[in-house]
Amino acid sequence: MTARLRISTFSLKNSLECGQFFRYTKVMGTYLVQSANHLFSLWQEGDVLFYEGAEEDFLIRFFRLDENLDSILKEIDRDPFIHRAIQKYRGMRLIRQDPWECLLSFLCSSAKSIPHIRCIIESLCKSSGEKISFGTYMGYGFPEPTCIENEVQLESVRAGFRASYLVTASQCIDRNRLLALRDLPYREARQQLMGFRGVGKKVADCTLLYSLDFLEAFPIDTRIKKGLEKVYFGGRRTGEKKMEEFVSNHFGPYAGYAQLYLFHYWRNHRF
DNA sequence: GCCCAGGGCTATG
DNA sequence: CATAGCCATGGG
Repeated sequence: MTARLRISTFSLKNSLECGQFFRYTKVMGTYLVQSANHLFSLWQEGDVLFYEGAEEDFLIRFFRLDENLDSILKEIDRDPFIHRAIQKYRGMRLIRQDPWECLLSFLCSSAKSIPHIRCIIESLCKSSGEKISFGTYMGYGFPEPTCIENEVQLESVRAGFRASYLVTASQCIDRNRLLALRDLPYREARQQLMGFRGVGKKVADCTLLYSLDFLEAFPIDTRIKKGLEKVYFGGRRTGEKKMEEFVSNHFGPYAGYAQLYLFHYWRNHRF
């Protein structure tokens, strides 16, 4: 029943709890994870991952375990600030999420704290998702586009002004359309996403980085913005245009991993 | 009652 | 381009 997988340079805890992914719960060191219509549990002891309810291939894809993280971290380790974050959280990996779930999750994220985003997404699944279970666990799958029909249906979600974004997205986007974006250049894929209501640069970049394999995407939210200004721009207020240019030149094609580490570090330690 | 929270839209310099 | 006010909602 319980399968195991030996891995190196991986922290299950930090990968799940760093704010990139929302549908997990922790019970006595075991994580119950829900993604799209998957429901599985797992825990980590040293370099061994124990899991139930999922296939090995899926986990390797989901947690990007076939990616050489050490060489990526070596490439983005360009200054003392990122160096400290890497030292502290080495093993934290990007999660390859389902693109539809990822897009809608971050459509819910604007001007909300991370715990509350998780609440909204959970009630979204409860209101519109399918019941799923494995063993004694039960939960709700993430609603497919056709399952979200109107705002009335979402009343219990209490999503505020974000509710209309969710409905319009459900009307004109499907998973395959999102997956097709992977074949486009980064800038072009981002522009396409930004064509949808409620999707600006930040939400687009989160979707591209966390679900569509664009590792150069570097989502700039309020926290990252303040952090960048403080440590890389001498405390001066800086426009997003300059910031995008800087992180692209400074961190290179794996800038998204730098964002993951800086965000988590600045969330847990004041700067 | 006030402020803030992984933003985006719209109207303005 | 860069900024300001507004958009619902909940928690401190």
